[in-house]
Amino acid sequence: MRAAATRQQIVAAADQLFYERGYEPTAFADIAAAVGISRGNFYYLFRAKDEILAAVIALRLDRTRSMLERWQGEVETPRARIGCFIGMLTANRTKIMRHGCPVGTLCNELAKLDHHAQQYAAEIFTLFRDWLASQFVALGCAAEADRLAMHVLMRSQGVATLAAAFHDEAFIQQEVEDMSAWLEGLKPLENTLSVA
Amino acid sequence: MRAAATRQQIVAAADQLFYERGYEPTAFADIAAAVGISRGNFYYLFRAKDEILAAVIALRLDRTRSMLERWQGEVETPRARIGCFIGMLTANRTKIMRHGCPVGTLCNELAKLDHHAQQYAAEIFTLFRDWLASQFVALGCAAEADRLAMHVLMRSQGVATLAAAFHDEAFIQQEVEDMSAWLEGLKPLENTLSVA
DNA sequence: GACGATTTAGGTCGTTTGTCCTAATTGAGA
DNA sequence: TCTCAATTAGGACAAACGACCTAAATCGTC
Repeated sequence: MRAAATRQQIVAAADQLFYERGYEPTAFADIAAAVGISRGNFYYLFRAKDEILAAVIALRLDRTRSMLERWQGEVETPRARIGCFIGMLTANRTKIMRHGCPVGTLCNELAKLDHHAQQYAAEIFTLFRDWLASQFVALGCAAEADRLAMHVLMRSQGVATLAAAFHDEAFIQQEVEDMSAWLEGLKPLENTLSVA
Repeated sequence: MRAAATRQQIVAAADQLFYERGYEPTAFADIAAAVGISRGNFYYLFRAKDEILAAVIALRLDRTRSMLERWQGEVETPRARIGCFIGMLTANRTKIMRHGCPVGTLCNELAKLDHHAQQYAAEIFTLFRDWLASQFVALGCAAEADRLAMHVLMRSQGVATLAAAFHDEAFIQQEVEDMSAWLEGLKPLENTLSVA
């Protein structure tokens, strides 16, 4: 039973280090030092580095799922819920300017490493994608829901990448406002194309 | 004099490997094997890995500069020139789906490594940014030129990141069309705000 | 309190990393 | 042809990596 707690500590520390330094550059020694345990202890809980990565992705999937569920329950309108997603850029701006988006940067790194967990990591994107699409459906944009979801996802990724490259907080705020205005001005296709 | 040619070969091979695998995961042995020379030869031409990275960034800066100059000379309207930039997403879609954007992914990696060359790599972005801004100035959007330039840059980065995560070619095409439509519909502020 | 299973610490293995050194090879000028 | 500087090859080096192993410590259970 103690092992479960240690395991959680390791995964939490790895989650943070993978975000701040990247997966490959993070060594077992770094994680062990962060948790305060011996290196050898790892191989009782994880057989290889891959497994820690898988556990970190699983943790992020869980965390994302519960966040989306919370928004779904606490926020009234679908438009405001999409606003919550956009608001993450503002809320996490300090970390984003330093290390980019946790999901995007991990997917990029794993793609370059030809790592088999790449598709697993992309499932975090899929979580956001499907959730955003369901919000657009609720907004009355069923026909374009997935396209709009990918568009919102795309914008947030672009903002995160450039914010990290230029360390520009004003740019984040500018683009968040631009995105919010775009969202407010969005009209359901059913209304504009009611003839068809 | 022979050394200059070898140096160019090394930088060219490193440029490709840094893009495909990333900077850190690429070892000297990988570059040496790609060029077909001995590892020890490196330290006659480069004192450290940092210097190869700096040479690669310098190469990319040069290549970008001449590409922008060519567009400036060969393409007539500023709107069409911005279209050339957007067209890169289509032209390089195969590589982008596998390894993302060369500039964005390098900046992200160097940011995580706290590498001092991070700002140097970001200069490639600045090159595009300033060039795009000058096109928007020529379009009559002087007041918003830099904001619009960053917006275009942001979109291309977002498209590249998601295209790599989902390996989705149709998505690239979709967003390129969306961006092109946005560009065509763009009206100079001087006209719309002529009262002020 | 003693036992058996679970959990942890610490050290070791082979490999690979970036870095450096030295000797051999090459090629241009006298 | 001979000489000397420029260039290259190949190995040596310590450090760090992921991976693994064994013995000690810890805990619940009888």
